[in-house]
Amino acid sequence: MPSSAARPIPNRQSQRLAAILGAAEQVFLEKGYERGSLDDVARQANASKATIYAHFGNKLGLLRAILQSRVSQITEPLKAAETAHAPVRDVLEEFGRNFLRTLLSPGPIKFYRLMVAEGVNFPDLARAWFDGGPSTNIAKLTAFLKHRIALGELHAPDPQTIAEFFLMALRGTLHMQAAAGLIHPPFDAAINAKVEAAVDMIMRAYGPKIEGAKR
Amino acid sequence: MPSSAARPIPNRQSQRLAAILGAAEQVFLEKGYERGSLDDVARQANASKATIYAHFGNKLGLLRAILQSRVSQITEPLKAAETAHAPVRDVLEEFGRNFLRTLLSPGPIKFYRLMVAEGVNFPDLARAWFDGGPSTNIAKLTAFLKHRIALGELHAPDPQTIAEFFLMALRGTLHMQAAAGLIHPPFDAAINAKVEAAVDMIMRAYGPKIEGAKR
DNA sequence: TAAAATCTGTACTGTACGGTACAGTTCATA
DNA sequence: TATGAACTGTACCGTACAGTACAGATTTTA
Repeated sequence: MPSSAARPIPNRQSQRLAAILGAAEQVFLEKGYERGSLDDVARQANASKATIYAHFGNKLGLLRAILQSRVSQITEPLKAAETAHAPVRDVLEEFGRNFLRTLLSPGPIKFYRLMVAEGVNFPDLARAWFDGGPSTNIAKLTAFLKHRIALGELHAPDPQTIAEFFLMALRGTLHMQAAAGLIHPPFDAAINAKVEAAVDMIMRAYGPKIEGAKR
Repeated sequence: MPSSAARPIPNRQSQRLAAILGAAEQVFLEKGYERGSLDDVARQANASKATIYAHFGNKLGLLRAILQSRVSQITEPLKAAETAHAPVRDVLEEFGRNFLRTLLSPGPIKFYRLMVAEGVNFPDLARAWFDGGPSTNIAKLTAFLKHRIALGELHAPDPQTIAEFFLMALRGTLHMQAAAGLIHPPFDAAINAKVEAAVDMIMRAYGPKIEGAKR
């Protein structure tokens, strides 16, 4: 009886495949798709270029496989806020902090860099990234907002727009600067400040009248 | 007497220089710094590679010169809002529309792509771009907000943060999608919708109590 | 343990590009 | 119109890289 039915035991092939994928992710995210060479990938994976071509066809196939394997992980830390029962302000703060922490961590920043740089050349990849990443985040938050609007805890014309505003406000110029390599971790202090200010704005604009006038 | 003392009449040298710069800008913005070759630039400028090297030293020198010559033009359409005398809501709408129109136009989008892609490798370029572009926009709006807060027309704790929130809310995911090549002009309808919603949020959150409760 | 499948390492091809060299041409200037 | 400066076109060097070929090693499987 296998110890885990869901996760099949790794045979040699899947091991090589995982090693190549991991190495490729590291190389492409670090040096970019253009600058990252398959010799680099092969070296770092202790694999042969022939094996890479046997599994992924060509360089683009490798990039495609990376994206497919990682895109869902980006939004994973954002548990479904919809079911949260805490006060709106608290949920937004928790959600915002998790969002920013994830967004500003090295992996997603590099993915963003890659997608902005190469998206024009590979539209389907950019689409998969956007749908699996930013779009999913907005959808999760929108669901929560809808719920609380129905309960009368928020008064907002269009929850999807509010969700987008909140998440964009959180990014501020932090994300842009990090993407351009102008600032580096840790961002904890900046994250806390942004979250507080952004939540305050949302509550002022769309919260109950009494709390909205916090200051 | 020269017809214009400020702008010297172009001699051949300055003409060649301008042609090379123009061609390089087009090539680098279109294909990226990495993919854009100096042979492309030379061909498109009807110039010789030797001339390029004589003037700019190397490929990076050419990129540097492009950035220097263009970065200030990005924020130019945003006239100083500080001196505007119209109602806050109207100034924000005007400012927002101009901002988004500029931001989403092909030039700035491609510059953004370039800076996100290459900023990590050339920190001084990224710095010049950020200071001359996004940062300048925020500063302009902040000055206006400060002024109106002093007049009691707005109630906001930190004008710089509000300015950032407003501009980020305006971008929404539009800019990201445009940068990744997922959407293309015209954006007029989307721009109008974003501006209206973002101004509404700011006025709700920080405007006078009476207008803040627009809905 | 023998056959089949898979992987590695290395060497190779073709191509693209940054950068250089240089001979011949065009332009500015006096 | 003569002279020097600037520019062009082409050819070239060295290098890097995507993709291929293939012989020998390793692993799986029966």
